[in-house]
Amino acid sequence: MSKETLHTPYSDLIRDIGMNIKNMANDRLSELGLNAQQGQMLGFIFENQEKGVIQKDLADRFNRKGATITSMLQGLEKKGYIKRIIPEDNERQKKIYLLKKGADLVEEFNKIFTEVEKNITHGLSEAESKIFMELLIKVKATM
Amino acid sequence: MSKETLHTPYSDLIRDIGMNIKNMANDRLSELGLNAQQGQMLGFIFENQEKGVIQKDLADRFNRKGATITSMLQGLEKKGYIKRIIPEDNERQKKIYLLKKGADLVEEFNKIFTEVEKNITHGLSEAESKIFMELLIKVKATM
DNA sequence: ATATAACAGTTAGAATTCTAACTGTCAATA
DNA sequence: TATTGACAGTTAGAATTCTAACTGTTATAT
Repeated sequence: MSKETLHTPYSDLIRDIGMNIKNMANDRLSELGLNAQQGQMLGFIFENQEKGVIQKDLADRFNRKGATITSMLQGLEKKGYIKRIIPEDNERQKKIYLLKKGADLVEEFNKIFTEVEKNITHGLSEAESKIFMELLIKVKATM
Repeated sequence: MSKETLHTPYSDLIRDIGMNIKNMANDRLSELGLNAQQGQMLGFIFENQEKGVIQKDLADRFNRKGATITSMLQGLEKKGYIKRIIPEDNERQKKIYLLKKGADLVEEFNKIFTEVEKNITHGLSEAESKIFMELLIKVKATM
């Protein structure tokens, strides 16, 4: 009876490393009462609110469906991190603005994400990190 | 006003590639009426059922909580892919067995997972693939 | 031998994300 | 200008996974 075992080392390694990254970030962010997804969203709004961020921009940037963004922003608004305002020139849209409570956290978030990022290549030399980056870019582009 | 943009290229690339892998697998598996998680679970049960797989083994293998495994297996049992039997020597446990309906699909699943796996390194040379693997292993071990 | 702790699994309820159907607004066209 | 289609966002309901509290079984220790 041929019972050939399934071997998918690349899939497994990438999934495991991805989980590690997510867990490291969430462990540290949970002290601030938010998760990684919410933290990145506040950061993006902070960086782009002068250009006028609408919900669709967030859906595109974070690869989430419109309904998901609605639900996330309703939560962030209820907790007082953001406000949503319908602009006069287009009543279909809602522009997103960070409130003080949200802005105060952004620096802290960014510090955490930067530290997690450093941790990924922590065990690699400069040269190895460079190669790793190049290979990741190539893999993403060709698969 | 210092508004330094957050740069996390490694985190982003790994997340994106991971999503790609998951989506490719799910797109193909959905034709069979199951998702990637369920497919891998049936495969693991198939390969190990002679050793006697219990739910805890699945929780460890797939990094899921016991409650999650309970819920997944209840679904697979209801659909007729598996059965769960309390062994005489330890009434706390439930051993998992694949039924014919499940076994019939395992070969198909494995083919899909193997093809997705190949796709990851599809754009890399033999030498690059080898280096990529080594770097992934190192990253996972040191982060 | 009895009490306590560890173990395996289940349930209830929450969080996150999805799809599909919907409302209202704006743009294109004929 | 009236219709039609595209667009932005929302809602309802489903799927997946989690935590916390629970039941019952087995192992350990006093």
